[in-house]
Amino acid sequence: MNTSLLLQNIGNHVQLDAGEAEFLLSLFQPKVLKRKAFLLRQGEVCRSENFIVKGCVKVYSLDENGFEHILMFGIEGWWVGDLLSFLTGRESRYHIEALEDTELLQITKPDLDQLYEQVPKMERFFRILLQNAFIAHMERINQSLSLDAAGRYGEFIRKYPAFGQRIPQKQIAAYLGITPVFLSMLRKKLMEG
Amino acid sequence: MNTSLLLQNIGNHVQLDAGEAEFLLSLFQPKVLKRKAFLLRQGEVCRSENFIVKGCVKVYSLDENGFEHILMFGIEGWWVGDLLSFLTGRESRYHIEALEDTELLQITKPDLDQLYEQVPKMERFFRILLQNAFIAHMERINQSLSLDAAGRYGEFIRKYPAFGQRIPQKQIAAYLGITPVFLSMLRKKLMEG
DNA sequence: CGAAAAAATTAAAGTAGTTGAAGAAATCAG
DNA sequence: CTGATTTCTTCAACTACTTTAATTTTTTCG
Repeated sequence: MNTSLLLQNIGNHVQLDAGEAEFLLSLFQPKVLKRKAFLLRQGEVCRSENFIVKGCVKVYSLDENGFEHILMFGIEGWWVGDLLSFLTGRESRYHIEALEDTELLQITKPDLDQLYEQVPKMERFFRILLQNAFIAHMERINQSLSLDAAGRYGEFIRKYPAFGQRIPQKQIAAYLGITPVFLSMLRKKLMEG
Repeated sequence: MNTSLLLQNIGNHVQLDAGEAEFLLSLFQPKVLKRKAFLLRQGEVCRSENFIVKGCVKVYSLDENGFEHILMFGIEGWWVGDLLSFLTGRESRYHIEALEDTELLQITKPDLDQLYEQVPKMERFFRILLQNAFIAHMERINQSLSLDAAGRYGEFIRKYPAFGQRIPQKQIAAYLGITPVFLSMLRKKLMEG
């Protein structure tokens, strides 16, 4: 599997020498998911942090009525997982499912801990990753409080233009917290207006 | 100002010896806020991370119509700030305002960096803090997608029973993303039903 | 390719939550 | 303690969004 995207992603934040990079790569396992296959299911423990090399996934919960609520999408160059479950060993409340055929690089918790020991810089890398994720989530909460559905859709398209093409509207609706029917109406208005 | 709560808070996650604790405390400055005073205003840069020793604050944005949207409350033992602004030096989009007379312990970015250098354990402490905040925000996004207003209010009261007594309903409504009028109606139904 | 399944559109009726306005209750500051 | 201000409640009209259901369009995969 192509590991250069992972090294590039890490290189954006910390500098690794050749030996460190080699050691790091030795701790990651490749994993391939067919479309609609699960990386994680509600009730399982999340045993790895996952870097997406190719493809697209969704992280979502299912409510008691079977409705899907999407917490995040992930594409090439993104990290996905359920951090709470990964860190605590508790059962996850989320599903992670491939929307396209997907290739991942996975690291388990013991291996990540070993990585922190041997390459302390990596602790910094994951802290930065976490900071960015935290900030993005804070911004999403702010938007869910201050924007109506049309505004949230506009921001989504502005921020992730690629997703508009790539991800079915139904899934975008499940991310925005509205029905596919209403999203279709919003889009019609946008086209006309 | 009473610093034992801060040491206890840190001690929950990492062990400091007496010298480290003393050094750490030397980097924190006390700050007192009267009710309705601002710790941070939209447009300013957030220069400190802030530990609440006593009192209560809200972190919120104001939209173009002047409506308040509350991202979080903070009480004794919590940390507040605008991480994005603090880390990047960019202008904050949030206000932080005291809901009661409040006492804080503040650390600036240069001092925090120095702390990381001299007491590397503290890097771990703030990573854990960040992880917990990230997980809490993820859960809040999930709730905003999957629960209606009554459900969100129920979860809020269940999770933060103290806040129900301490914080005006109007502010709780601004946290839940509903109007005070509608919250009042929900509460009436809960009493009756 | 072609049949089957999934996703998108449209319309009409229904509901959760908002708005505005007015009075009552609680809280604040001097 | 007291007047002024803010908050809470109630009601009725309104709107953003949902639900159901039928039709069309697109995508999937054998």
